[in-house]
Amino acid sequence: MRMAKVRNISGFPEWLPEQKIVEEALIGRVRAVYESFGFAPIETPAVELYSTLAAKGGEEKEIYALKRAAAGPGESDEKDDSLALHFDLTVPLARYVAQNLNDLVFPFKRYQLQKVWRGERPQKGRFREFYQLDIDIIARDVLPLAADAEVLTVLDRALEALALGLHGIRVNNRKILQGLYESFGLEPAARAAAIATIDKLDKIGESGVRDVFRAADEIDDAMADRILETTTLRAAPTEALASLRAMGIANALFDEGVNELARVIELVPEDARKRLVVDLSLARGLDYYTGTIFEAFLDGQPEFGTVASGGRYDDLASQFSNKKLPGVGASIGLTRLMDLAFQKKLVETGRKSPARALIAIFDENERAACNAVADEVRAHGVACEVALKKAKLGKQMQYADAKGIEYVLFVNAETNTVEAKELASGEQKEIEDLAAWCRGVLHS
RNA sequence: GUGGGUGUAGCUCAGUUGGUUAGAGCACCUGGUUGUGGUCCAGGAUGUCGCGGGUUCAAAUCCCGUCACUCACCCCA
Repeated sequence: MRMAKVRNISGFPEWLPEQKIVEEALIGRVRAVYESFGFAPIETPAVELYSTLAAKGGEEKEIYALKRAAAGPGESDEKDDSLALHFDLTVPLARYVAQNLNDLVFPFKRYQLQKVWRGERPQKGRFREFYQLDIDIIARDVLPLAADAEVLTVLDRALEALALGLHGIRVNNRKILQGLYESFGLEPAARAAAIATIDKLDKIGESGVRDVFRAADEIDDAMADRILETTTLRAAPTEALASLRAMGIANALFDEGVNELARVIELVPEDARKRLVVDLSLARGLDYYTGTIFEAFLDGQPEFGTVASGGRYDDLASQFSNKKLPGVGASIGLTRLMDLAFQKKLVETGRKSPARALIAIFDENERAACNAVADEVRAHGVACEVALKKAKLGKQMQYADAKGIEYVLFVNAETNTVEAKELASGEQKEIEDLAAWCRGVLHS
């Protein structure tokens, strides 16, 4: 029989055990931070109705539709009735909140650690299946700015907990940009275009921005100068706020945005505030954000781009509910972070097994005794495996070493003693007190 | 969707102007006397040279197509 061709499917990453162990550990750290702020877990299905996803501006070509290989007789094959994989966790959240309005307590604080799927062309740091680690706070009617500050704080703490290197968070407020360009006399369409273009400042530079403006007729060179003069502002919070207020822009929306930004920054604890950078060129595309917006990056890894992002939206679920549900949220792109971390060796991959100890088998007749010792070790919290067959001891130790298992235990059924060999040092000695030995392993 | 690059062993890659049975390193397996690993030594297994077609006495090598991977644009975590 011919073997099926094995290959990885582009954009669908999969890790080796030692990498997945690291990923699980990092997910655990983020979860701990999220829960420490009182966010509650939920999980929504991988699929939603296609119509649900399409309603919230998901780009059609990026949505993976789901259908059975063949439709049954009389069954519809229409796209709008079919299922599709969610491309983010915000749209499912909107549906979830709208559906459970009466059962949820508001402000609703939830976290959601799930994979999402996007039908994109993969490239460096871009995947078609990836983890998003989301938090959001949703309110009925009015959501205080303290929520924006809390989400920023939680995001900062989560990135700190990941310990993948120094990070920074660029922050801005949509109202500032809108107000600024309104005060310049730009029409709404031109404002949107200007915002979308200025968002690329980092990538294409000032001259690139000018080129784009020149290609579109709505913005002349003088206007381009004004836009670039103001929007290139990037500075530490205190300094940036001073500059914004010194601009002398007479526009209500602009003032509102600046005041919101100032309030949010003020509410972020000092340690996190040090990592905030006010960046007026941050625009976050053209999606549903309406106020505070932010993007996190790792210092020294600009080519990998944004590792987390989020912001405030005025109305989460307008298409699912007539109640007004403002929210603010953040999402960590874990898969991109993992890819970055492995490539740049920001984390060490270690053991290929959760086991810390292997019990060697000298003789199949002693297996029961070995299993009993293994259970005792496990009861003391130390993951432990028993060799599955009697082999040369050298083989058994090689096996342990290859898996990164640190100790090999030798059970002497006759004398009822156990010796432990630490592979790294080669040191071997009898275990006097199994519980104490296990505590020692757990603390090492 | 658009444009560039690349497809040879599990991995990283050699393969000379087309020329016999396609190679190396790493990894893997066995052994170096039956209860103690990592080194060393000896031996071993491994490929429709991405796929299809064409040119040729002869194709991994040249041509065309196709698929996949990859990088960039778009967009985004």
